[in-house]
This record gives sequence, structure tokens and C-alpha cells, in this order.
Amino acid sequence: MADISTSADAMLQHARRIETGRDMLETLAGLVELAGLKVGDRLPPEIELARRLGVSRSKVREALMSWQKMGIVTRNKGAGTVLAAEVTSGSIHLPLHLKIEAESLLRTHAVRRPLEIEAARLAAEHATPQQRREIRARMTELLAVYEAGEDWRDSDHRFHNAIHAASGNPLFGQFITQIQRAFDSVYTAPLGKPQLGQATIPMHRPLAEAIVSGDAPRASRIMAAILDHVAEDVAREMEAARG
Amino acid sequence: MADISTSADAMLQHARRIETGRDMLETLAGLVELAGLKVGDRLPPEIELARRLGVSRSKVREALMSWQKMGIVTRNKGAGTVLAAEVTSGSIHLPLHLKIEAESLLRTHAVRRPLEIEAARLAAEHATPQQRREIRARMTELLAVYEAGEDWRDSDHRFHNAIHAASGNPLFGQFITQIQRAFDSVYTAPLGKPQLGQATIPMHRPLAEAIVSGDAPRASRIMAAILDHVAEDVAREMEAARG
DNA sequence: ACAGGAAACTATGTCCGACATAGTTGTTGA
DNA sequence: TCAACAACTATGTCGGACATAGTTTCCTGT
Repeated sequence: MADISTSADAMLQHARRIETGRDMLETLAGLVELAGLKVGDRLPPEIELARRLGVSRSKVREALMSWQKMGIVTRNKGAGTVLAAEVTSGSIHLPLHLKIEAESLLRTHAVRRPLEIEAARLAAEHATPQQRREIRARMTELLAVYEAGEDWRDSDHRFHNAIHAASGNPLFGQFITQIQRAFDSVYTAPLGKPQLGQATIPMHRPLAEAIVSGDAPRASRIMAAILDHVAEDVAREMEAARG
Repeated sequence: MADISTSADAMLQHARRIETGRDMLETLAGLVELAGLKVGDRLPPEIELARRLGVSRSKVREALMSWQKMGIVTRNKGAGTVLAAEVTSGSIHLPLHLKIEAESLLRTHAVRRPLEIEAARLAAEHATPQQRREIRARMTELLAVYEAGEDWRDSDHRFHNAIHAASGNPLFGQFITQIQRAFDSVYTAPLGKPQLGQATIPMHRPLAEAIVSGDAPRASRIMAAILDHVAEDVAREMEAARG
């Protein structure tokens, strides 16, 4: 495991007083980064961090719990705190909190819709040749898995992630991923039921072609059609679950 | 102010042990709801809540700070905790986590763009007569403040909030508000500098008219134009700040 | 020698008490 | 009337204590 002591101490020499909560997270992020901690590594215990940072254990706990809610770390009684996501001090980790009514889960999809469409449009306009190849490859893979009758959801995620990456703005991918996670955390597909949006898989080929060929309006149109199909499936499924 | 004692006590009779953090927030939300607290009302002090809920002040503080990060309450030393947003016990609060590179803050605006456009489109299609009147009123107010040469940012927020509310999907408002807050938390307008998007204020009249008259394509178009103007302002400002 | 289990250890979860500090309210005196 | 001052209130911060779950060490019996 990486050693956190030497470089961290040196940093703290120059660290100014920690006053706001943001300072706290910032300093903590700097500590983790300087220590060279990677995903999966364990952080020093709270008491140790409190001593190093010169604040009380309460404040360290507050910061760590904040990170936990953001999914940056996982915490377990007795086991310690382990890093679950990359942390860089130059980046701003900002928590968004959504209030979702249980019965209106469909609304998450309504928010996802314009984001996906915009991402597809941007990808068609700005993707590099490398990224276009990537999109086409993911599409081929998705169709192969689909036609083999296997579970295509992971392939579908990879395909869409390739589009998000090609949009040139990583925030689209982050937002959509988190929205999807929110959806999955509440709705889990009933066993045996067909996966939502099954019928849209064949539409992914022309979508990929449109993006690869740089036809932004067409890419937007197909993506919109796909999402509308999925929305219908979701609505029907919800209806069935209720009745 | 609403009285929280009688009904809350009755509820706590049936409340099971609070175990997870989610239970805590859920119970607290139920308490606030049963007490009939409205936005602007003050919550009982932490010690009082701890006594009522049968948990320690630490846990109450944790929950309240969580709410503070979500923007549900505001907290001030000496003044107390006041409700800043509506709370319903049936809702799910889910945290999102975004990593934003400091120099690419402009990208938050790129995400906001399709959401605002979609919200405007939905508002034009689904707004109730009441909501259309509200939008028109907020627009009139905004233009009045603008022409008086005063700070129009609050009025602008109210106007856009009216549109989000009229979209029929509260998630749009929540998302955009949080994105805006993220932006504001990093970028604070330099004193004396013109407010970003100043030139777009007159365009808000035709935007409101389009929504009120139900012309969805036109509403989308004008909203897109407004956001593009703002994006240019932001880009120029960032350029100036760097050089 | 080795497997199984008990015991010690570690680190987070929870609680309590104390004090500091900012904001609010009440009081008093010119 | 109002301004300055004095209590009061409620959150912010800290330290210590114990509980509890998970991990490691070590010891014992076969």
C-alpha cells in the first residue's frame, strides 16, 4: 500500500487553516492525491486523518461521509475506508441531490432524453476518427450479442458510453450514467420479463452510421426515436406493475 | 408558526427503530410533513429534534447537513434551521456525483442547454392556464427590474423556475437549479462587470409569448438562442479571467 | 503439521458533554 | 424614541467514551 506520511506532512506544512467545508474536502483530496492512493486502496483511519489535518475527528467524519454519499469511498465498520473512485485535487466534486417521487420514475427518463439526443448530435459533429471507429465497433458488438439472444445491457451501456465520450463533454456521460443508476436503484427488471427497449436494438445500426458519417440531425432523430420507444416500454411496464 | 408537538409525538409512537441513514431522513421528512411546516418556517432546534426522534444530536446534525447540501434547508449559527424547499416523505433523495475540471466549467452550461430547451418545449405544450399566467407575470417583472437597471438575477431565476414548473416534470427544475448552483459556487461575477447574459433579457419577452401561446418549436428556438448568447458571454469572461 | 476457533486488535458507528460563536431578543437609560 | 448593552438561543466544533463489526494473530487439539 502507498505510504501517506512523508509527502502529506510536507504538504500540510503549507496548508492554511481549514475553515469551510470545501476547504476540508479540498485538503483531503490533496492528501489522497499526494499519497498516490489508487482505487481500492485503504485510507488512513479517521483518527489518523484528524491528527494529520489538525482538525477533530468529527470534521473528518463529516467529510468522509460526504464522499461516501458521492460514491467516492466506501466505509465499513471495522474494515476501514477504501477509495472507490479516482480523486484529483484540481477537480471539483459537486454533489447533486434529486428528489424523486417513487411513482414518477418515468420522469428520470424524460430528463435523460434531451441529454442523450444532444450527446448524439455533438458526437456526430465533433467525434474524432478514432472515436467514430470505436462507436461502430461497439455497435457491431451490441448487435452480435443481441442476435445471440444474450443479455445485451452491458453492451448497450458500452455503446452509449462511446457516444458520450465522443461528444467532447464528459459531463454528458457522467449525468446520464448517474441518472441511469438512479433508475436502476429503484426499478429492477422482473425476472423473465423482456429487457426494456428490446425493440430498439436494431435501430442502433442506423444511429451509429449517422454519427459516424457526421449527419447530426439524423443522429438526433434516431436517438429521439429510440428513447421514445424505451419510454413507451417503461410506461407499459409501470402500468403492468401497478395493475 | 406550526406546532410540531402533538401529531409528531403520535407518529413516533409507531415509528420503528431508526437504523439506516435513509430511515433517518425518511422519519425526519415525515415529522416535517406532519407538522405542516412550509417553506420559510423554522425547524425545532437540533436538541429538540434529537429528543423527539430518540436519537442523538449527532445523527440529527448529520441528517440536517445532508438536507443542507441538497438545498432543502438553510442553517445559520444562532438563527436556526429553516425550510427552504418542500419536503414529502414519499420521495427518494438520490445523490449524484459529478467531477468537474476547473477549467472546463463552461461545460456545465453545455449540459444545461438541452435541459432548458426541453423544459421550454414541454412548458409550451403542457402548461396550465394558471402556469401560463405565472410565466407572463414573471417575465413582466423581469423586464421591469432590468429596465430599472437593478440586479435582475433573482427575477431571472424566478422566471425560469416558472418555466420549469410548467414543464410538468419537477426533475428539470431540480437538475438545472443544481447545475446553476454548481456554476455559481465556482464562478462569482466580478464586481462592476456586467452580469452574464445581459443582452438576452429583452429576448425573454418573445420566449414567454411563445410558451404562453403554445408554440413549442418557437419556444425551443428562442431558448436555444438565449443560451447560446449566455455561453458566448461565459466564454468571453473566462478568456478575460485567464489573460 | 494443520485446521478450527478463541482472543486481541482495528476502525467505524453512536452517544454524551462542554464550550465557542453568531444571531436574536429584551431591557435599560439618555 | 432609539441606541447601546445584556441575556438568550441555536448551530459549530471539539474531545472523550463506549459499542460493534470486521480482521488478524495466536493457541490448542487432533
